[in-house]
Amino acid sequence: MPELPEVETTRAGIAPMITGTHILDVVIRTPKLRWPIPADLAEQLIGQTIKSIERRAKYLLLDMDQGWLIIHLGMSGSLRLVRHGTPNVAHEHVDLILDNGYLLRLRDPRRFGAVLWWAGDIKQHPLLGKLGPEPLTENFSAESWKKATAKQNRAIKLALMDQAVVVGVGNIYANEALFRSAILPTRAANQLKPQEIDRLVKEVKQVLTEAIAAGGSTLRDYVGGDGNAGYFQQNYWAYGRAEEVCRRCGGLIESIRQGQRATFFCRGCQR
DNA sequence: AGGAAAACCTGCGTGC
DNA sequence: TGCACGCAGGTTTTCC
Repeated sequence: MPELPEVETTRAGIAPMITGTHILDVVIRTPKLRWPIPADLAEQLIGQTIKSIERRAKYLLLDMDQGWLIIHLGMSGSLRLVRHGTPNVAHEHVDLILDNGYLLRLRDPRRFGAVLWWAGDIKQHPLLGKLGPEPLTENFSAESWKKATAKQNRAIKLALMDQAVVVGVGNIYANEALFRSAILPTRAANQLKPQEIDRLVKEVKQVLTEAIAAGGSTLRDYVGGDGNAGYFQQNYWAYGRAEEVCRRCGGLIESIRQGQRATFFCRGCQR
């Protein structure tokens, strides 16, 4: 689920319910995520107020009285608000029990996600230090792209997914942005014409904005209920469509592997 | 020093 | 039906 649109949709979905609440308790069922959950997390968090919830790249950042709770959803993570006492099922590793009758529950089958505590200035955190510009701000531009990729002859799709070049773009939206930009994913990153760079920057912003507006690729339901399949998947031009007919030109969508990830493209539409 | 591959996990679909 | 295999929305760490 989680590329930038899904993380942002999660943030916006839970923000109204958690902002201003206090942590009553913390339940850790599985401390072993990508890194161990700090053993003293409950001790650290109990009694603190969640002042706000922010996002940087694909990280969710809960601004607390004494520091920041950092949550990453990895490949399979999701967060949902359920009422106190709701029985947990498999892979629901962490609960933050809030003082409004709800608890914030992290589910993550593959456990590539992370829950970390940071008592200092969030900008100093090592995980956030090497991140590139946010794609939906003016910090991500043709200029920032040129500067980051000027010496890179690796494939453009790899550069697009590199969080040091631009954050938030994962495999789905990299494929989609390149299709929309009419650029082959195998082109060298530093060989794009100025016109193509402009197009790519524009289409990255566009596809992410559309996906957020659609509630990401999962439904905008973070309170109770089930996590249903989402809306944006209907709009894929390339991702997951190997051997299917191109919706634009009628040719066949091809698939290859780049950097151990699946790439989808249309040879007729992308150059 | 840059770039590719391995590593961390579980679940699901496919094919024998 | 069972089992082996490949693949999945990410990113740090390790290896050339």
